[in-house]
Amino acid sequence: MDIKASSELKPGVNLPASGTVSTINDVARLAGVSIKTVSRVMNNEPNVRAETRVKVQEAANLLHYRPNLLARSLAGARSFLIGIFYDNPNPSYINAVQNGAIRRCRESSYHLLIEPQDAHSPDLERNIAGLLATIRLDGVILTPPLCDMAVVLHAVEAAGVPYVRISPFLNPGRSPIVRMDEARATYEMTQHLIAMGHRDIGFVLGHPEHGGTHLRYQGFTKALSEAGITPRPDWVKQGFFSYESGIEAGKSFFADGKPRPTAIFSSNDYMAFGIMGVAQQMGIRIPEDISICGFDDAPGSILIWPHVTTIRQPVEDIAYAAADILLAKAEVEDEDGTKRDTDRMLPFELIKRNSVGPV
Amino acid sequence: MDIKASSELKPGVNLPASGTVSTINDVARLAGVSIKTVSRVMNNEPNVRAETRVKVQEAANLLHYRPNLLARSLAGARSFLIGIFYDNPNPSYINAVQNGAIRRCRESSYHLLIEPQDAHSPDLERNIAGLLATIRLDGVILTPPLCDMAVVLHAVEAAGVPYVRISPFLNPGRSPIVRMDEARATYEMTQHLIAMGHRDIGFVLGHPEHGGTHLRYQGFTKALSEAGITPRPDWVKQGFFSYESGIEAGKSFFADGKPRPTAIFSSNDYMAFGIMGVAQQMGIRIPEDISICGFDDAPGSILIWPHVTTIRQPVEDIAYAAADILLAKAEVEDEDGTKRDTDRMLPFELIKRNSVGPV
DNA sequence: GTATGCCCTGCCAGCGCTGTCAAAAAAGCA
DNA sequence: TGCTTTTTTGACAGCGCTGGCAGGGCATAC
Repeated sequence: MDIKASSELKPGVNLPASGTVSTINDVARLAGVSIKTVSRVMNNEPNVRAETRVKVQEAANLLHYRPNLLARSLAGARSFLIGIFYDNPNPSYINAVQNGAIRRCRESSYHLLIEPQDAHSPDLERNIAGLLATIRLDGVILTPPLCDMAVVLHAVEAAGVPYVRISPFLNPGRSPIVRMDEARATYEMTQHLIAMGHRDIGFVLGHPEHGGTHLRYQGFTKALSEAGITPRPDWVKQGFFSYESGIEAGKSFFADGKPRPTAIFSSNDYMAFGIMGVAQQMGIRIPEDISICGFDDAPGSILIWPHVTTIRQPVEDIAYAAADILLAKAEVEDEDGTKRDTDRMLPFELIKRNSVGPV
Repeated sequence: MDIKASSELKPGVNLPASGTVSTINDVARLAGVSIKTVSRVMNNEPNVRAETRVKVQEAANLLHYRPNLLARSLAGARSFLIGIFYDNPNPSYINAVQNGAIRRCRESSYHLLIEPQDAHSPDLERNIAGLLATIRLDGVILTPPLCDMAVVLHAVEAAGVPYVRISPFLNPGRSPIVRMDEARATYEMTQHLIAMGHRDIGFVLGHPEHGGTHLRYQGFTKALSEAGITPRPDWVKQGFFSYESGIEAGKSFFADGKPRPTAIFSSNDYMAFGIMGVAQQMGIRIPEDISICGFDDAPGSILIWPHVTTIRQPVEDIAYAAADILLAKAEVEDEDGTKRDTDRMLPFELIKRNSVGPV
């Protein structure tokens, strides 16, 4: 076979049939160097002569060589795999997290293993420990609610696997964290309502065991008190982030004869959908009779009419940042950059649509 | 350390500190057998004396031994990894597919690698080929639209990796397939509309390049003609599966002065949402003035009011079945079961909610 | 008694690659 | 030029496990 490459590759070596997997050995032989040198080139290690590097790369291209991930993992210190653990019923959230993490993984030729877990399983800790013993992951991303569970943190720490938590509520400082300023988001949204002339504002709380719930309420009350408005306790309803609990809250707000607020801030979009459904059936117009806003920018918020004014979390970017922290571990830390990496806060976006109007 | 186990384990072997990973070697030493015997026990291979088996299992438990997946993969023929390729913007669909596949994977201690791909990338084939060369997957699941792309099939076949396609449109018989009877689903839904007294029924087509589009329309026309109804061509609108195209279709149906159908069958839920939004804004009541049904049972279909009558695809079960075909490969084929595995058809569910009513 | 076969077990090689270390080549220096 | 230092390269030993095989023990058959 005639090889036209510029450098002098070893002749007489068979080129691969289509679909054949070539090994580092094949490349070494073609390039006329040792396996180790090929390894160096493939890993971008220094101390390889430029000329040699080119020769090896040509051979690798010719053979369509791709290093075997398994073998690399076994021999080396890295597995080129990171995992993401979650127990979250919200597909669009999970999807965004996965996409963000994968985007970062691809930049470093890493792969993502998804590991949904049952947060209520008594075997949770054992499952995670077993998994981490079976596959030596280079890092793990933890999302709510797992990121706030002691057994989960313990299992991951015991395995000695680096991890990053997304939007955790408990144990700040225990690990690197990526999140969004939820309190500030509700604060600004509340200011927006006030700017539209609303002073009678109701609030629907999220699930009490979920960290975001408290932060979101904090921002709400802060904006209120800064505007000199005293919140009415009977206009703060307990919800659980579900559509159904939104319906309950809506019924409670719109019960006959009771005075009702001119705006309702729902701690997430699903509950807002529920409230809006109740309003619609009772002939209460949105936003003419009442303004309603949500949180999360769930996919449904532009499906429903009117479209819902809400807060968009940059979920994908958050996950990207989480993966970035994990994968950048080996890189040099710049003088003042160390701190930044342990707690990244990403910006939110207030999305004004049609469900909020002036008083 | 005092070992109380019933069988005579070798004394004097250090038990592991918490968080330590023990290897097959440790187990072999503790149990007083060779590495190979431990391997046999861990893989449930025959020809191990019951007594020996127990001894090994005790040692493994004591040491919290978990076989190293990477090493197993490298030495053996299997990687214990399957992959799923997709390019689908619908998070709830992807989530369901992932969950179904993972459920089956866990039954065989397999893991799932997710690989979103850009169907329009010119590098698609190269990306897939490279990926499959890097990680030797034991199987691959392909979802629409990738499962109908020649370059994708070619890349997977060239790598010699077994694959299963979910709901493909093209090339039946080229690989095992799992799907749902979409034509039958629209057929039955149409019959349902007819049973409610509707004879003037509009239809919104899906994206012309998507396989399901044609099948769904087939079922619709079949039911119509069986009922002696001639469909009006001007009541069949082209849509593209998007919310926006639903809005367009709705505007077209509800244009002033034109006669309109008493029911509209939308090829998916998102378009139905769009149609319903238009109706709502024009004061057309659902289902009193017009009935509307969709397809897919998208999460939004119970968020919107009225809730949408639709078809539920057992997406998770379909993915479970796809993974099952891949993982069951090594198992014996029963006398007549071979054929069954190459094309599994799962049942759909017609979900009657409030968006469809009698004429 | 010896031969035949089966069951159980262990030895050895090696999967494809990286880490370590030493040797060889090149470069720097007096 | 001859020496030291640095850069570049390769030999070798595994990573933890499985596949192939051979060997030992034991039961059955002749």
